[in-house]
Amino acid sequence: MTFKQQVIEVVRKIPRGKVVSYGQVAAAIGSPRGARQVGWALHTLDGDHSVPWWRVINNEGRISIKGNMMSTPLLQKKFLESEGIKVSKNLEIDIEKYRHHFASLLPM
DNA sequence: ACGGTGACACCAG
DNA sequence: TCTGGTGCCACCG
Repeated sequence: MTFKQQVIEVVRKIPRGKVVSYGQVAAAIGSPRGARQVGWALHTLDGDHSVPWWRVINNEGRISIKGNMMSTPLLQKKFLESEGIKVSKNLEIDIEKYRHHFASLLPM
């Protein structure tokens, strides 16, 4: 089980219309300090729509994806809006309003 | 093994 | 707010 595969598993669980931060994904796979690696894992998906990568944003509630402002970041904005998530002109999102909380790994 | 590279997160000023 | 610096760690050559 590679790090990337674990990231994919977690991201697949994000429900439609919800978002999570890179750090949340990292914590969910047991690597609370691995936010940057999550970003790396998603960039390697290279447009794979079988994984809802667009539901992952940074903890500030902003689209953190790199690239030409005319292309990829706006694509993510488009996907999010298609799920009813409001995204401002400057790629900002009210993350606390849409944040999904993964179920705890441990039983209570 | 080693050093450079990042879709991050957090803190100081 | 916004910028810059730091810690972080999987991957690649």
